[in-house]
Amino acid sequence: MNKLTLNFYNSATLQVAKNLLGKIIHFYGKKIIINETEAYIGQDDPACHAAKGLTARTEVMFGRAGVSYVYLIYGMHYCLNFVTEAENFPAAVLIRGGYCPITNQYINGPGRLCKHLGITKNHNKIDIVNNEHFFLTEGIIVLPEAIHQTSRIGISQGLGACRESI
DNA sequence: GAATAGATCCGC
DNA sequence: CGGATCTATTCA
Repeated sequence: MNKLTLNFYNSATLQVAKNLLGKIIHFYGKKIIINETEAYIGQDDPACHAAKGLTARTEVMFGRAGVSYVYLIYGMHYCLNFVTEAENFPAAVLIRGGYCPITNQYINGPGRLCKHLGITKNHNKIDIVNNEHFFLTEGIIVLPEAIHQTSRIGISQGLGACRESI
């Protein structure tokens, strides 16, 4: 199984969000097949954390693609994102749900997904292109007609059609 | 330094 | 539908 390379992430965010469906996240021996993602694109996207500009929190998104962006939300849950596109263009894809082939269970929601894998803010800013414990590989083939595109969930502004799911 | 909103989940 | 519970950002 070959890791996905920088080329995969360094591309249009909406396309990456779509391409991530069916891919496998490897995290210290655990695996998740992605079946739901959301794109957060640039400073013109009001729902994107980086819309307010460069801060200590959002600087990851301004960096190179293929890096993890993990943050704590509502004081309880971690959310896993992968940074996309070129440097100085803040964009990322939120992993909202997946399927765990080890425990045979579906995982809905970014908070539960991180809890399942054991992801915390310690795993923020990890280069997943060159890491041996945390990376992605090709997974199942997803037919384009199997992909649903809807508006994003849990946000109050920027309700674009940026959510991809199988 | 205080207030507040937030890419959520769970239990009632 | 409200509570849990922390962080980044904004305002005084």
